[in-house]
Amino acid sequence: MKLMILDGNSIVNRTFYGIRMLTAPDGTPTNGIYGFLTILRKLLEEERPQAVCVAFDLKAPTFRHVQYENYKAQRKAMPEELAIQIPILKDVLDTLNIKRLELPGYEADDLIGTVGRICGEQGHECVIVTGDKDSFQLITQTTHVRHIKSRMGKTETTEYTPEVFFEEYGFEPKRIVDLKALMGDSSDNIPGVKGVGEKTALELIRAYGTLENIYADVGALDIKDSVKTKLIEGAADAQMSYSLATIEQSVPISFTPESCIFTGDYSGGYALFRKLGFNSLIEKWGITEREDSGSSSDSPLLPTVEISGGAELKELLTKLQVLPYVAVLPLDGGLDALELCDGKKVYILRWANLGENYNSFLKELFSQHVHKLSHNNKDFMGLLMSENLDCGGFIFDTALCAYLLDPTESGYELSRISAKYLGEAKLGTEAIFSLYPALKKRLQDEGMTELLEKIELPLCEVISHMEQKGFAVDRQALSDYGKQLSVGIDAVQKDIWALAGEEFNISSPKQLGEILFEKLMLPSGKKTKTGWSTNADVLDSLRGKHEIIDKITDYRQLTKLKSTYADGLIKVIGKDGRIHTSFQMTVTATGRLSSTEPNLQNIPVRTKLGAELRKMFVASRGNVLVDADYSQIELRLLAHISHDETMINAFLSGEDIHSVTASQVFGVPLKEVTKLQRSRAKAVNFGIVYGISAFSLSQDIGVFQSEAKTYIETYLQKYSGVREYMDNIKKKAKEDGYVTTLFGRRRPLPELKSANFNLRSFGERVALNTPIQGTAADIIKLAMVNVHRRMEAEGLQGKLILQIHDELIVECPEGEAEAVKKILVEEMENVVSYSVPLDVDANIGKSWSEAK
DNA sequence: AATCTCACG
DNA sequence: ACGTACGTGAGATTA
Repeated sequence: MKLMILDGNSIVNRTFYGIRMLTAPDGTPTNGIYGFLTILRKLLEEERPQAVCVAFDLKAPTFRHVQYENYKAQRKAMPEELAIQIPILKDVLDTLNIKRLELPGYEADDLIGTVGRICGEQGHECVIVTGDKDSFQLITQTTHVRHIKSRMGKTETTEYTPEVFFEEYGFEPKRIVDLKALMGDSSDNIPGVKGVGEKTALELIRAYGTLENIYADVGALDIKDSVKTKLIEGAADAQMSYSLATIEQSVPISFTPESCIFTGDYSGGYALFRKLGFNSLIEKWGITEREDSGSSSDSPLLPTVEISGGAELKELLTKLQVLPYVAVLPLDGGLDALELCDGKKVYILRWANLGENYNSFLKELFSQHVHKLSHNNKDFMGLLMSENLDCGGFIFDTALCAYLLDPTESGYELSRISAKYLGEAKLGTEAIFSLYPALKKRLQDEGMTELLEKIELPLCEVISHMEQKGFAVDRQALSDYGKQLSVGIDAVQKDIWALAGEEFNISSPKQLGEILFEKLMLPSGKKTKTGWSTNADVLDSLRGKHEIIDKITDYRQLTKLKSTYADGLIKVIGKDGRIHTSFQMTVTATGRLSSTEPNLQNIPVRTKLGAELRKMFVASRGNVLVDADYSQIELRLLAHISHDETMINAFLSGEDIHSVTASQVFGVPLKEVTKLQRSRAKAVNFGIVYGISAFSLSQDIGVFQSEAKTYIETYLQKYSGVREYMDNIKKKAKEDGYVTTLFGRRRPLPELKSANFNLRSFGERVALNTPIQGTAADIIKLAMVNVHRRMEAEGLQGKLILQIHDELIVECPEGEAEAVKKILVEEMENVVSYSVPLDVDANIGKSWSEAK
C-alpha cells in the first residue's frame, strides 16, 4: 500500500510564515493549522494514500547525544504565535483519526527515516512530505519526497524520485549526507569542513562519490593542495558532520503502516473546526456532525446505510475526493442501484430515491480520478458505456485477480473467493474491500502484479468496447444459407434411410450405431462408455465399405452448419443487425479468452461449404474489415523458449517452417520436399506443441505407429534444443508444481504428482503446452490494448470487433483501412522482441471471408 | 446432467 | 502396463 508521512513541524513552520495571520473567534492564532490542513487535503486528493501519519519533533528533557548539544541549542526560538498552534494541530489530527508519531529526544526526520525504512522492508510505497531538504537522503525507488515550496503566497509541491533528484544534483540521494559533511549546513548547525563551501563540496562528491572515498587517501586526490590541507585539518569535523547529517533510521518505535490506515472520516473534527473558526473547511469538505453510532468493530458486518437525500450524497462525494479507493458493485444487474463500500460502511444508492442528483454522482464516481475496486470490471464497463458514462479509475478486479492466482478454478464468484482467501463468506462490496489487500499481496508474491495492471485490467475496457460494438451480419444471406442446407439435409436423410432400409434418428449415436454395426454389420471399432463410437475418425476408417458412410458424413456436416451456425446465429442477431458475443476473461487455464453466446471463435473455415458463412460476416455500409493474424506464433514461441538454434534460424531465414521440418525429418534437400512430406511434418510440428505421442501422431497422419515414432525421434535429434526444453520444463514443473508463461502467468499442475499414469502424462503435456499457448495469449492481449490505444490516439474511428486467439478484426471506415492495417501489423509484431520475429498477415475486405 | 459429436485456434 | 495431442463452446440426444 501507499503511506504518506508528513513532517508536522516543518510544514506548520512553512505555512505559518506563508499565510497571513488568521485567528479563531477566541483570538488564538490559527494560520499554521489552517495552512497545514489545506495542504493535507490537497495531498490526499493527489496521492490517494491508504495510510497517513504526521511526525513531530519532541524536545527531550535531556539530550541523548550530548556532544551535539551545542549545535542544536543554537537554533532560533520559535515565536509564541507558532508554538501555541502545535498542540492544537495535534488535537485536530487526533479528532480526524490521523496518526501522530513523536518520541522524546527524536526529531521528526528520524521518525520519518525509520518509517521510510519499515515501509521499504515491507514492500510499501512511502511518500514523505516536508518543507526541508534534509529528508532527500531518504529517497529510494519506493520512497519519494514531496517538497513543499511557498511561491508568491501559494504553496506548491515538487515530487522527488531518485531520477528527479539525480537530474538536479548529479549524484545519488544518499550522497547528500557526504555533501553536507563537507560543506556543512548552517540551518541545521552542521559545521562541515572549514573553508570548503558548496562549490568545492559538489565537485568532490561528483568526482569521488563518497566521503569515505575522499578520505581514503586525500594525498592521491586530483585537487588543489590548498583544498587537501583543508580536508586533512577538517577530518574530525567532517566525521562529526557526517553523523549529524545522517538521519536516524532505527528509532525505537513499534510502527506498522496498517495502524495508520486513513478512513476519510472527518466527522469527529466537526466541533473543533467550529471552535477554530474553520467554517469554510467544514463547508468545502462536507463535514457533518457525527451521528452517535457507537463502535461496531466487533461485528463482522459493516453498517449499511441507504443514501436517500442530496445532503448525504454530497457528503459521500466529498469523501470520494480523498479516499484512496472504494469498492463498487451494480445491484439488480443494472445501474439503477449501486452498492459502495469505503471499508467502514456500505452505502446503497438508488436512482429511484435520488433522481437527477444520482446521475451527476455517477458522472463523478466513474471518472478517472476516483479509484474503484470491483468484480468483473468488463461487465460493469458494459453497463457504464451504454449509459455514456466514463469507465476510468477501475484499479482492481477481484475476479480477474483470483483467476490469475489460479486459472484452473471452476468459477470466481465473490462468495467462493472470499471463502477461499478470507476464510469467511463476506458479501458484495464488503467482500471486495476485504479481498483487495489479501489478493493484491498474493499476486505480488507470485509476480503477477504487472500482468494484472498492464494487461488484464486495461483489456477490460477494450473487450467491453468489442462486445458493445458487435459484428454485422447479412441476415438475408444467412437465412438463405439455412434454407439451402435444409434442402440438402432432407435429400441426404432420404438417401440414408433408403440405404438403411428404415427410418431412424441419424443424429442419435445410439440408433446410428445399431444401424451401422448391427444391421449393416460394418466392422465395429472404438467404443465409448455407452456404446459404439460413430465419430468422424471411425466413419473415416469405414469409408468405401458402404455407400451410407459418406452420406452420414455429409449429414453430420450439414446439420452442424444448420443448427449451430445458420439457425444458431440468426437467433442472436441484435436489433442493430449485429451479433454481440461475450468474451470470457476468467475461463481458460492458459490465459486465452473464450467467446460465448454465441461463440464467434469457432466459425467454420476448414471446409468450403462451412467457409461460406464468413461471407455473411460483413462490414457495415461505408466500412471495411481489416483482419490480421500471427503466422505460426506458437512454433515461433517454441523456437524462442527452447533456444533451439535450428528452429530459430529457420524462422530468421523466412523459409516455410513445415518444409524445413520435413527436410530435417526426412533428410531431403529443402527444394525436394514433397507435399505429403510437408503435410506430415506439419502434423509433427503441431504435435510437438501439444506434447506428442507416437500413437496419436500415427492416427493423425495415417502411418504405422513405428513410423511415427521414427519421425518424432528424428525431429528431436534435429531440433535438439526442443528436446532439452521438453525435458527441462517437465522437471521444473515437477519441482515447482506449476508452469508460467514468459509474462509470468501461472498454471498450477497438481497432476504431475498424481500416482495415476494417465493423469501424470496429461500433466506433462500441459507443462509443455501451457507456456507456449499462454505466452501467445499474453502477447495478443497486450497487442489488443496497444492497437485500441493507438487507434484512439490517432483519432481513427476503427474499432476492434473480434479476437480469435491469434487473429484480430477491426471494422473501420473505408478511408482508414490502410492506416488501420499499418497499426495492426506494427502493434502486433512489436509487442515483444524475441529471438525470432513475430510475423503478421493482414488483409482488407468487405467481409470476413474477403479480409482473411 | 451427462454424453457424444464437431466447429475453431 | 497404462491410454493415447493443447485449449475452447454449443447442439442434440439420452438417461
